[in-house]
Amino acid sequence: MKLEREKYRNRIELLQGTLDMLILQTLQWGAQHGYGISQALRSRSSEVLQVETGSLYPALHRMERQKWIAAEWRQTEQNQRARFYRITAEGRRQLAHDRSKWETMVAAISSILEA
Amino acid sequence: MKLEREKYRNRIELLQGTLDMLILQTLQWGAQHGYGISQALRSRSSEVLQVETGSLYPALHRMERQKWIAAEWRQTEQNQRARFYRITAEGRRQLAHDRSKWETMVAAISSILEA
DNA sequence: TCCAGGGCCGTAGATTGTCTACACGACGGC
DNA sequence: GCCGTCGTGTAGACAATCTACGGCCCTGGA
Repeated sequence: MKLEREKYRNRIELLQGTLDMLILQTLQWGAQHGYGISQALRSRSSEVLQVETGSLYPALHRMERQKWIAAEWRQTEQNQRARFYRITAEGRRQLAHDRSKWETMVAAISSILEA
Repeated sequence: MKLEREKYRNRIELLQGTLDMLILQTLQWGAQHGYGISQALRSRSSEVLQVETGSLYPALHRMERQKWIAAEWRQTEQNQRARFYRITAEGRRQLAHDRSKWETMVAAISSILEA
């Protein structure tokens, strides 16, 4: 599947490495399924954070393997089958870690940009 | 060259996509060579931003190809041959673009983290 | 009745930027 | 002469993201 170079010009909508943190934070507000997570991120960020399914689902599976989140099949309000995720204790630890690393990073970069 | 998984655990010191912006910003303060850029980033960020040579030089070459920076061999104060880079007009445009994208991104992520 | 659109999950492969790990030369001080 | 620091560079591993698909279920309207 050979793709045009041009199509990849505007890649990286999300700053690499922040997706896990954003998902964990979303799950802090309550259990949610993948589609719901992406909707929540999108609306709460005024449409800025648009997570593609090719990023989202692999991330969820990765995080489930790492036991940061736990999953369960349930019905949605629309009466559809969906995989609901909730954050685990380990996930909360990870979230705290990610947040502090993020703060450090933003502070460091700001110190360059505002010098 | 098969490497141990463990060694890659703590990767991504830099948020992916920010390196170009940081280099351009550094060059705004005056022409500088690669080694100097990495020292500047490191010291101005209180040792947080540590750019590896394997990231730095490819980035510089990339940016030179894109004409965001221009290069010239000169002597350092230590009387060593070094490749000095300066930012171009196009580079300044790119920097402005990167900065605004960065601000948008940080604001969006903050809106999630602080909700 | 059926079909269009939205909700919902998923994977394959391309691409890129980062990292680790190495090699090399020049210079200055001991 | 040798070692530490200055300074440039490359090869290959790796992970996260994207594009581009495919597929199922449900509901409402033609």
